[in-house]
Amino acid sequence: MMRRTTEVTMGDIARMAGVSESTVSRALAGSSLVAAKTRQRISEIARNANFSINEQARNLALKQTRTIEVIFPIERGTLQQVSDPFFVDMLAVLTDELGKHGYDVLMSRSPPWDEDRPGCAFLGARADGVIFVGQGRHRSDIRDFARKHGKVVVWGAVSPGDDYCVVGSDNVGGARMATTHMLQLGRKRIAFLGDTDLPEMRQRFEGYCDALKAHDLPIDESLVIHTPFDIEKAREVSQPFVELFPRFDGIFACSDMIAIAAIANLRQAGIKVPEDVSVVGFDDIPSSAHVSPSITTVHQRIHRAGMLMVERLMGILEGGAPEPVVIETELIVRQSCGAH
Amino acid sequence: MMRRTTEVTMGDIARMAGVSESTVSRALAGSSLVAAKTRQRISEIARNANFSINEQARNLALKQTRTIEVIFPIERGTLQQVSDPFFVDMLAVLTDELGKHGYDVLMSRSPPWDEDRPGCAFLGARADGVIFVGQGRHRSDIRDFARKHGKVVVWGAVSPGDDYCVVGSDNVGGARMATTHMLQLGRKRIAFLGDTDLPEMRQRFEGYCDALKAHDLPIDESLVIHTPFDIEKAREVSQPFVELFPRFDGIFACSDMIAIAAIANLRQAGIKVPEDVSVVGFDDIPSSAHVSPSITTVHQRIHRAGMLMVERLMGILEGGAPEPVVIETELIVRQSCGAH
DNA sequence: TTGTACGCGTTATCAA
DNA sequence: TTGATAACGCGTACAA
Repeated sequence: MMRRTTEVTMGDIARMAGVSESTVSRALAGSSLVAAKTRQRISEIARNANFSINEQARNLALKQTRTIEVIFPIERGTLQQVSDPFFVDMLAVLTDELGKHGYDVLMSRSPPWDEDRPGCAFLGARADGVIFVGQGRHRSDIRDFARKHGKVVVWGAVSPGDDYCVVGSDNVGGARMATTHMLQLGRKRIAFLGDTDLPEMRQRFEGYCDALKAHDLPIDESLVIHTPFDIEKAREVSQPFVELFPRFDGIFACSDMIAIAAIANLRQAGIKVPEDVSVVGFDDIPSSAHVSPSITTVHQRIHRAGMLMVERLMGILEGGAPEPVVIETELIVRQSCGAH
Repeated sequence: MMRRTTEVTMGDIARMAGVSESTVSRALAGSSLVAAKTRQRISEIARNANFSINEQARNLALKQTRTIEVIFPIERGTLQQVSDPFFVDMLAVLTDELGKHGYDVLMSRSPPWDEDRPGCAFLGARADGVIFVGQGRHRSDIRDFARKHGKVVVWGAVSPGDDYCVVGSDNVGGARMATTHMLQLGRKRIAFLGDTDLPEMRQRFEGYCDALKAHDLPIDESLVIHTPFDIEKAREVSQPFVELFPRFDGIFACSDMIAIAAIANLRQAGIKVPEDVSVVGFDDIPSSAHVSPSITTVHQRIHRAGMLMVERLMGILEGGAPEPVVIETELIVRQSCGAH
């Protein structure tokens, strides 16, 4: 992985082995053009000389990078707050899956469109493709970028009009299940906690509305609370909301983090979950099974998602134009809804 | 970031501007050797032609990569379980800080020593330096690697004998504070939950022992429970442990995740936290403030840690040999210990 | 089966 | 102030 201070090159190996560089190149690539015996000898010498190929030079010659840029459009400065375990899991899957295809992962937090690189103001060719993990507030930027550069796969809300490849959970269906579940438990006045400016959350809001409509219930705007993703702020925002009790008897939270924050505030106000209020979250982060009360939530199939994204990106790199995918979600019933 | 299908090169720009490639190169690098007027004109042309420099070729010529490899020695296949928010935060800080110095981050889960790369079996020179986020069970591997390649900074347990640069929290001090705190609250029989095979956890165990000794209390081996990091397994392991109650009245958990798992098991068994048992965790993950009861824990200064690691790595790249750092920890008192 | 010669896109050295 | 020319380390037609 690392450059040694005194780099040994193919030329060195060639000299040691008394052959040409080309032969070394072929031998190390496992080409059948080179005699098995020669190949073995060269491999041996290379190993002993502690030779490691210079990927940079190799890639330059091959006109490839064997690298995929993974971009998490996470707001800057929100350390200790964006800590959604979702990201680690996704990153782990992507790293593994891309690795299987021989690709490295280049991390990025600054999207390609803010061109404030040090030195020169131009974009560099550092990756063969890009994966955006989340569209956030940058939907149109991403669309422009995708149009321009092609090799892009995006995690997020899948919409009919997308002209680039998006992979995402069935947010609408998941939210509908969650809300319907509480309605079936007899809850009537269900609040929505989330940030409807984000497309993914917008879809969850739609599912929430669907469920209410299907039960002939009106949407009470005063129970739709614009709650940020970040757990600290979520707690702040849901603080005054709690005082609306008993105007609500159920909460659909757009994420488990928000659910955890809301429950903390409810308990502090002496309101019992799930006795007084049912709560359902979204994501199924590990903690959600282990906090008390454990959280009923909508499970996102992250592993499958990561695999599909990589599979699709590979398809694009091979010249295909894979279809977007909506991944089904699943309701995990635990304690916070009061079903048990 | 991405390679365009038809790449425009410096040669193209040179031709358009009617100058040589060298001049273009200098102009774009902002060299004062080139006439201000020429430089302006070339910049203009490059911008219009939508030119982006090929970092690969540039780096090859410069004999650098402007990339740091960040390795998370996370066990494979432990998806949905390693989801420690700690990692996201650390990754975010590292990405930002390295970015400030003009470095990209290359993610990795497979350490350099398992040489099972596809294609050829040799390591590639892909990065100017390596940051290991955690030593895990690979301490000797890391030491070998560091000796061989030099440009390495490691996050983890700082020990006197280290011959490479380690940055880590004051695990001993943190654990001592945590344990002492419970002792001062009148707890006498404090259990330890953690994996003492990992050097970081080993240090926390030492701090735990220190505190007990300082209070003339013996170390009850039956209350030292080998608990894995992973929250699912932590819950399994701490299940039978709970039955030992009332042989213990306090728990020092090596991580907040373990603390959360243990509290869930205690509650399920009808044991109250903090009334019956005090619990203190480690890490101060965001959830720990928002679960109920909120968790008293030892805060790790992740932001500072990331900054220091990058600062030190930069020092090494410039030929220095920076000292290891131990970062002080802080006890955050919340509900689970029973102080309030 | 192996070697020669050139190209990948950029930077650096030396002249001019 | 600018322009040839030679690296940088490797892959690959083409020739041998």
